[in-house]
Amino acid sequence: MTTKAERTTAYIIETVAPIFNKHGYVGTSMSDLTDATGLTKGAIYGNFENKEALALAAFQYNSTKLLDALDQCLGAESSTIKRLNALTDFYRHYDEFTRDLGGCPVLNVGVDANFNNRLLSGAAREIVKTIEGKIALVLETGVRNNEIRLPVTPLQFAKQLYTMIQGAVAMATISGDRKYLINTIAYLEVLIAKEIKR
Amino acid sequence: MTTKAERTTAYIIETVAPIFNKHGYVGTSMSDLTDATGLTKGAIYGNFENKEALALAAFQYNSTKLLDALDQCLGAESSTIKRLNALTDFYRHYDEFTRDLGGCPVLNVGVDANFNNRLLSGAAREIVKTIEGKIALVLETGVRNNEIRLPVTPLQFAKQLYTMIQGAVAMATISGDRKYLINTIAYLEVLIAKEIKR
DNA sequence: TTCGATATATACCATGCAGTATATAGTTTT
DNA sequence: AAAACTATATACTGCATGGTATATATCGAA
Repeated sequence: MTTKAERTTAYIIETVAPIFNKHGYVGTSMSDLTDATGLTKGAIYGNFENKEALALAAFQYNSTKLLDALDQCLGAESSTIKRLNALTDFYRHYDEFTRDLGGCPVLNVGVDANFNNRLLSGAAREIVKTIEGKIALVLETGVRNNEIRLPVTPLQFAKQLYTMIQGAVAMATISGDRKYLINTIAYLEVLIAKEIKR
Repeated sequence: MTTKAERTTAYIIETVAPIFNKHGYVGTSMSDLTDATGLTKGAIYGNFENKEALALAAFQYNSTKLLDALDQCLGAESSTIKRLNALTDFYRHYDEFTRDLGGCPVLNVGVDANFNNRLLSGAAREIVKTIEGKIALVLETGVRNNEIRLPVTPLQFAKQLYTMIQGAVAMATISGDRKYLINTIAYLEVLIAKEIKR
C-alpha cells in the first residue's frame, strides 16, 4: 500500500510537470505550484527538498512518459521497418502527445535550462542519449537481420534521424504549426523506404 | 551626429542582448543588466519603457545580426549551388557565430518565450518566416535559371532545409556537441549535390 | 478510541524584483 | 559663461520570491 506522502508526492509531480515544462524553471514560481495543486508550501516542501528537486522530478516524470511511449511503439512491432514506421507515426502526432506534458520536455528543458541550470540540462542531455540509443538498437537489429542497410553506424544514423525529428519538433513549437511535423515525417518515411530498406 | 542617449541606447542593447538570449526573459533581472552595463536603472529606464521593450530590442539586435550574416553569405556568391553551399558553410560554424549572441536567438527566444511572452514569441516566428523566405528566394531563382530542380515548391523546400538545420542547432545546443551541426550539414550538402543539382 | 507518528497548513523571514520620483550631473544652446 | 535642456544616478516603493519554524490536522497501529 502507498503511504499518504507517496500519493501526495505523485500528485504534486504530475500536477506540476506541465507547468514547469511550459514556463521553465525560473519562470515557474512556488505560488504557481500551490495554486495549481491546491496545496500549501508546507505540503510541497514536506515532500521535496527545494524547487530544483521538484523541477527535476517533474522533468523525469515527463521524460519517462516519453520514453515509455517510445518503448511501446518500438516494441509492439515485428519487423524493423514496421518499428521505424511506428516511430515516425508517433512523431507525426507528437504535438498531441506532448500537449498534456506542456510541450516537448527534451526541447523545452534542454533549451531553457541550457545556461541556467546544470542539473536540468544534464538530465535533458541524458534523455537525448537514451532516445538515440533506443533508435540505434532498432537499427542495429535491422542491420543484423539483413532488413536494412545503413550508410553509417546505427548510432550515427539514429542521431541523424533524431536530429531531423527534433528539428521538426522545434520548428512546430516555435511557429505553432504542426505542418513542420507532418512534412518532416513524410520526408523521413520516404527516406526509410528508399534509402535504408533492403 | 548621434545624441548621447542614442549611443547609450545602442550600448545597452548590445550589452544586454547576449544576456537575454542566454538566460531568457524571466531569467534575466534588471540587476543583471545594471551589473553588465555598469549603468543604473535610471539610465536604462530613461532609454527603454520597461523590461519587455528592452528584451524585444535585444532580440531584434541579435536577429538582425543573424539576418545580415545570411544576406552576406547568400548574396556574395554567383550561382545557386554556391549560394546554398555558402549557407551550409555558415551553419556548419553556427556555434561560433552565435557564441557572441549567447546562442541561436531563433531557438532560444522561440522556445523560451513560447508560453511566456506573446511579443517575443511572435517576433521569433517572424524571423523564422523571414529566413525561410530568404532561402526560398535563392531556390526560386535557381529553378528559374535551370540550375536546380526541386520535388516541391521553393518555399516548401526552404522550410524543409531550415527545419533540418534548426534540428542540428537544437541538438547541438541541448547536447553541447557541435558534431550535430557538422554531420547534418554534411548530409545536406550531399542532398544538395545529388538531389537538386541539375 | 486513544496515542504516537506522519503529513499538511499557517505565519513568517530576508531578499530580490520591476518600476518610479526626484535629485544631480552632463550637454547644448543662447 | 549662463541658462535651458537632456541624460544618468540615487533612493525608495510595494510586491513577489524561495524557504523555514512551528502549529495543527490527519493518519495508522495499539
